[in-house]
Amino acid sequence: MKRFKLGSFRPSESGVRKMLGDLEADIMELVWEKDQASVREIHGLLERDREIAYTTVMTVMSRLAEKNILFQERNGKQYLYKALLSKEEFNEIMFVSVFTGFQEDLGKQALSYFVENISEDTATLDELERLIQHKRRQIEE
Amino acid sequence: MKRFKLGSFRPSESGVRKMLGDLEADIMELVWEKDQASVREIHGLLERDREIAYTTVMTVMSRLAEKNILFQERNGKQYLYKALLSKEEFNEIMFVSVFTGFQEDLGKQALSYFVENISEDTATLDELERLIQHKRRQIEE
DNA sequence: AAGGATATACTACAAAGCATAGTAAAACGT
DNA sequence: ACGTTTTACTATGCTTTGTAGTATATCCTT
Repeated sequence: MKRFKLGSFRPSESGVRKMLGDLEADIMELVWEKDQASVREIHGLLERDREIAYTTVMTVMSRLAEKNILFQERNGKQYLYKALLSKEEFNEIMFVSVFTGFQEDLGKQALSYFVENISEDTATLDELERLIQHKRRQIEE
Repeated sequence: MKRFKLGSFRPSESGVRKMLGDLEADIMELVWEKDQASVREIHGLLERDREIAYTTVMTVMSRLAEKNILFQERNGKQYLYKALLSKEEFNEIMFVSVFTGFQEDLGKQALSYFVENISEDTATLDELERLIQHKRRQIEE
């Protein structure tokens, strides 16, 4: 299976920024919002906030395509870029990949760190238990 | 509070290697094993497996000290290096830092990814529920 | 106190990843 | 065929990590 390439990881950044550079992440957020986009569109949106060269955006978008995070679809003269994974799928893959590493290394301890550090309110714990019950039923089948 | 500095992160690597380079991680593992160590000692241990210059080990160990992951204690002519955090503490901080990011971004979804992707056996779920009960009692107090 | 051994400090360089952008070439509409 | 838009290619700078050489400091022994 063709997997997308991941370089360095920034643990404390939130979401996608854990795995992508800042500009890369900005671009991905916009592409996910719009579902598909040309370089010109993304450049237009980014330029509202800051000065940035068209070619910079283009270079980064091609790199995202090289990494199999975006893919290009010819649309006349230009390319349309689409995300290979939805934002949710991307997040889940990140999550699983990170957590698996922890589990290998920490075993049960990973569970305990998790419970220890999720929020302090009962609602979260309720939700967690609900999910566990659901998972149990799933296993039984 | 003085926090240790973290650079790039490699999500799929296991354990400490998520946050440290390979040589850095090798060195940390050894320091944790021995509780404290001089450059000479670590160099000796590393040299069993591969050729590596004394000064290379030294440079990396000073860098770990700059990042506040190790600290130096003068011991006559040489330094003794100790870890500021135990391996367990280090792991927990990594874990928390990673998951906080996920939670901010994913909210409830993070919980569901978590439950979905922990192992398939009931024992793990039991353990998880046990931890939740424990946490509940803790909150009540 | 001098000499030699050993440790550290400082400096350097290469590779990788990312942000940045200029210039050249291709594609398209009219 | 021309001009505009888009992409391709190339380049630079910064940061992190691994690597190690050279210079300086420190200490023990005699």
